[in-house]
Amino acid sequence: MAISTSAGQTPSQNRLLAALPAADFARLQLVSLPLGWAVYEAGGTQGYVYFPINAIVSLLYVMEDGSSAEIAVSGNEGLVGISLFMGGETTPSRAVVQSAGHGYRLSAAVLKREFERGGDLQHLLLRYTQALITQMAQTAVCNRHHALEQQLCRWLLLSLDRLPANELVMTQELIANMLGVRREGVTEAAGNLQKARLINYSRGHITVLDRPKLEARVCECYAVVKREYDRLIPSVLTL
Amino acid sequence: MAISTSAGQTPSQNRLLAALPAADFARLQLVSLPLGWAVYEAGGTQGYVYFPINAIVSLLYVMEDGSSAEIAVSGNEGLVGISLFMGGETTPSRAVVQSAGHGYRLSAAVLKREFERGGDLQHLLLRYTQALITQMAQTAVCNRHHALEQQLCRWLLLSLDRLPANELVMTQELIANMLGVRREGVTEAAGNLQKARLINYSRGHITVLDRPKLEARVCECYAVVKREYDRLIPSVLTL
DNA sequence: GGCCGGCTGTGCGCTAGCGCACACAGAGCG
DNA sequence: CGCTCTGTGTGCGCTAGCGCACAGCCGGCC
Repeated sequence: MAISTSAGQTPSQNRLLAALPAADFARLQLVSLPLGWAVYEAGGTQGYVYFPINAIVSLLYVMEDGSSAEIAVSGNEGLVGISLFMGGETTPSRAVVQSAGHGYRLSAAVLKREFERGGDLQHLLLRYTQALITQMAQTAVCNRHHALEQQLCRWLLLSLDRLPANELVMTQELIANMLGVRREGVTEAAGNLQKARLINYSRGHITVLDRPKLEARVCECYAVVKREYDRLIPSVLTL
Repeated sequence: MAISTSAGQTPSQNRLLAALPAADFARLQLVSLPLGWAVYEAGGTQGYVYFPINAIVSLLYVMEDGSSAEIAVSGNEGLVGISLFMGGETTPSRAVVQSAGHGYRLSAAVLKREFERGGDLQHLLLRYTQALITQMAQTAVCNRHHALEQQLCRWLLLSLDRLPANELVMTQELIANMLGVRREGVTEAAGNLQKARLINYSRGHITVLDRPKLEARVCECYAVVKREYDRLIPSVLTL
């Protein structure tokens, strides 16, 4: 992670920031979010909140035996670091950059001060938090009931919704880590999707070829989550 | 659900209400929460928030095919209806009374007004929400990785923490619904626990005989959740 | 007492996903 | 150009949990 200068990025590419008055942009710093970087460690204190614009950050819990599972994912629709304004300061989960890109960061102190003033910013952040809660709830349900292939579809669609392109850079190994399943299981499921010409796969590059068919194959969880995000967060992307 | 008159119950038996100035108690109404009552329907609008004192309310998601899974559970440590102050007004999940008892309710309008004033009440509710988020996250993880018996232990302990006695009235069928597993699976797991003399089981009545051993058998998820609740919510129970 | 209905125990065969082991293949590097 | 390293495909045997079917069994109600 390094501070960057603006190169085609603007704060309004993040759906939360876009809903704020431009005057608030002054305190934002553009930073790069490299693949694999741990934005937050579980239990660690956090100096900044991050608003991704073209990166994806996963919240995941790493168990004592080292296995892991993704809890939720954030991208240009949200922010990373809700515990700072929720008051707990920290959480038992890690936040890891799953797809490299850029984002804006804001110091925790500033965010807290603005949040405490109430009003639109507070309302917006809380509605985002509720959408995030829905995503977590649906992750729990999906983990319980749905087949690996459906979960993979959900994961692909959720990721895609947070990226500008229809390609993502991601090895099967990493996807397996996120979903909390075997790498071979992902190979098999992804193989099926590739045979059906829904996606194309090649050494860490996934291209979605037929998004409608992907949406037809996914479980209901994806739609439930998407609907809540659309309902709770303004989608005006002033590009 | 019917409005009740006080019979040994006081608002301070709820950990959130206990942390508030007693002056705020005037607007609370004591209500009974009968087993199986749907406090909220998925997607429905909600006129009240509920603060259980000796009842347990499960948040669960019911899928299109009718199967279900518990997302989180609330009792005397919290409240039911976070979406009212989070701003979304509703959620895609149901809230169902899992163990009958009483609670206090407060009209949504009053709660929102008080919440908007900021200050201690707001902070408390948000910290509670963060604890709830941790519970959901851990439910997702547990669903993914842990054996049915461990999940049953977690579920028993979480329920027990929210009840005054060490007995709960609950059929295996209902537990199976909460955990999102087969009833027979619960029978088997509970049978093991009974053989090991950790619990006693009889037609809808479960008594925990040896809580320390139960805690020894549970997965890490329980401790993670409990730690967060203890950290984030005042535990002063002025009885 | 006898009946009935809701709860619990048990026994199948079946499948998804696991853990492990190994074969292959493309990409980058010297 | 060949080597190596990282990612991907495949093939086992194994187990937890599923779906189904049915057998007891306790409690309450007439």
